[in-house]
Amino acid sequence: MDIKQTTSAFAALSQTTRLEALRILIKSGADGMLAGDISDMMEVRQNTMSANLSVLLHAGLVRNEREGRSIRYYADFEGLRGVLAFLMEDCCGGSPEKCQPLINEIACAC
Amino acid sequence: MDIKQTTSAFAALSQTTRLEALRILIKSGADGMLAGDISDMMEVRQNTMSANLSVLLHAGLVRNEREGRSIRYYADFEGLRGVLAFLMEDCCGGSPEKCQPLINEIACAC
DNA sequence: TCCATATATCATGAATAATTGATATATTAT
DNA sequence: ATAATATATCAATTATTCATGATATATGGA
Repeated sequence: MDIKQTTSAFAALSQTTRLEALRILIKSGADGMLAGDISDMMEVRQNTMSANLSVLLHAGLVRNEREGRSIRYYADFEGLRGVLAFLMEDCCGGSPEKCQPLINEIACAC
Repeated sequence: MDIKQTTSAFAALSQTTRLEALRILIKSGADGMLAGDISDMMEVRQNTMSANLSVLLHAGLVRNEREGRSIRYYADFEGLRGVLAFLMEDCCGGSPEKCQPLINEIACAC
């Protein structure tokens, strides 16, 4: 993970349609969602959604997989992990006690 | 935390100078750093750095505090927590097992 | 008070990115 | 083979964002 990949990932998340799409895919987890179902659910035009999913894909935040005529998209948790790891690199050096609240929040109720 | 605040935070992180500045502040932890020292270290012009720090500030990712003639900036770990929480909301509903690697990465070596 | 230091703001031109209509590609069914 | 469905790509317009030079504000020292 380098600075270019990381800024491109954050740029991908800096726009409402894409952030919501990724949140939907994060909620969908391993089930993923079909591209068309995402655009229907979000009431976004087909080509706009396609372009935005493409940005998320190239940023390494989602994966996809053809399924008949449709294409199913999934959140890429591994890519997300890499981005956050780059951001938080060496955070503990300065102030270990600051990390815990962050961890707790991400941890949710697993 | 809402969608507007979150996209603005990610937009703030989508640019090299700002992402590196925040990474430096995350490493500095509770010590923070003076604005001028950040721009010197990064070899960025004073006004460019000021504008970029201002973006991070309004995005809720850093705090600042006057210190004589200088201004000291700190990473805002609470703001960061909120952004990540919004992104990961309900992630566990879909696929609990995906959360752990993310958590581990953020956790670093505290 | 006057000057130096530290940072912020303003205006502008250059580069990037976003949405859209139109069209292309890929898959499946008849 | 033709048509229908699902998604992607293209071209063009509009909108945002960035770095910069110039200048303003705030603090501390002489």
